[in-house]
Amino acid sequence: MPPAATARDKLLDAAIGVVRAQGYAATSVDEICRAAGVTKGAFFHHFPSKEALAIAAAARFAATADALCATAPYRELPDPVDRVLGYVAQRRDWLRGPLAEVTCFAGTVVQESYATSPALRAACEAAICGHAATLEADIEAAMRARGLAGQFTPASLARHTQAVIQGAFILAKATDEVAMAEESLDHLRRYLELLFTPKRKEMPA
Amino acid sequence: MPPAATARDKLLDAAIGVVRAQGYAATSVDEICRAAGVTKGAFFHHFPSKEALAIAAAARFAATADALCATAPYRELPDPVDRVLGYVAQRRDWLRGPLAEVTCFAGTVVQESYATSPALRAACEAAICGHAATLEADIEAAMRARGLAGQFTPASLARHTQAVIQGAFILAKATDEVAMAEESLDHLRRYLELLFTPKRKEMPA
DNA sequence: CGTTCCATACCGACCGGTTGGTATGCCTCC
DNA sequence: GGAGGCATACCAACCGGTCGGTATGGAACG
Repeated sequence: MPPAATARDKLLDAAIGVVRAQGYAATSVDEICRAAGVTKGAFFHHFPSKEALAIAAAARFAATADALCATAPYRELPDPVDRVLGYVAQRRDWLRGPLAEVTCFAGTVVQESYATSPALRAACEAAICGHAATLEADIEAAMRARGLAGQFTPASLARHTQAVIQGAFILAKATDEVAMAEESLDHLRRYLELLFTPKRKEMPA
Repeated sequence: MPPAATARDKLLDAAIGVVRAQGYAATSVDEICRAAGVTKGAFFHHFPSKEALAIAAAARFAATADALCATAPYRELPDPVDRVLGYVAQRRDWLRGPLAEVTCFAGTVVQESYATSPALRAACEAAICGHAATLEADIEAAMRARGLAGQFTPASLARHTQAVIQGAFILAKATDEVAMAEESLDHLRRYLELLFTPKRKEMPA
């Protein structure tokens, strides 16, 4: 994404960046304006409140993430199992760079707002669960292909992948080591492989 | 835990409760004092800053959680695999009650402080990774018992369980449904069963 | 074509209230 | 009597949000 032209987009991008690093409540409107190179007047011209900005930012963040996944190469793989594993591999690849640039805006914000701002909570739910839903068709096809129907729902496994990713971010933040997130994604990949590989060989003696 | 006697403990317990519901930055010192039934003077008598209170609260939270696990019945199971699965089952059982009373203080706080307060981040790391470490011996024994050595480290699987739990909390907060957390813990249990059951039967035709 | 008119985009000083933190003194219990 | 344990009163900085005002540009009208 090239630097956004309009003040509105600059504010959204700045908010996503700063909030991912500092959290929602700890980020002031002035700080977002400074990061966006825009005045406070412009802020409240485009958004009625800080909360409204956050809601719009969650939608923008989700749209960007969904678009990135929709055009990624793993989407072309013929086997749905490979597409599911390809998604996890892609998410693992994206773990390069500073922590604040790889973590999830919605996951960060919802922790601080779920009990105090229903609208913001709902926007974060839409971002996370909407993204999970883009996996559901592949998971369902993979389960059918491997005869796994009935053990659990495709939706629940799709949401579980998001839960693991969110949890991986927390471990990474706590340890200040992106490697901790990679570790968890490796376990997630192993889980999916065990699920979608109907029979494991005995270990060679 | 009975209502704490000293003002210091009342402040710690109140902080854990309020912060789990609202987040760290969004919770004011006055609010914590009100919840604890204590004045601001008492607060700054016992803690030099809000940050210091949070660090002490993280340690208290971790100590409580560790103690709860150390005395839980699943600890008496003879098979280390059963103890590992028992831990996950126990954590799933604890998911009853309001969201703010079952989630993790350290996981909530670290999201807002990892980049701005090194000391607080380290305290949350100690809480989460210290708790993970209590699982490590059982996981290592379980891996040895099932011939899984070398595929991954016991420490990484221990941390992964914590990541899944943290991620489950985020999904639950986003959807306002504790059931979403249960769902993820069920997938975690399935992963551990697949790992520690060396050979799966074919599905009956 | 020129002028009027109005909507949109944006500016930055300002406001009341809240924030984390301080200064000081009382009151109990050794 | 003095040393912790707490309450009251207070402060400067900062917060989200408001407000009067300006710049610009396109449509309407003559």
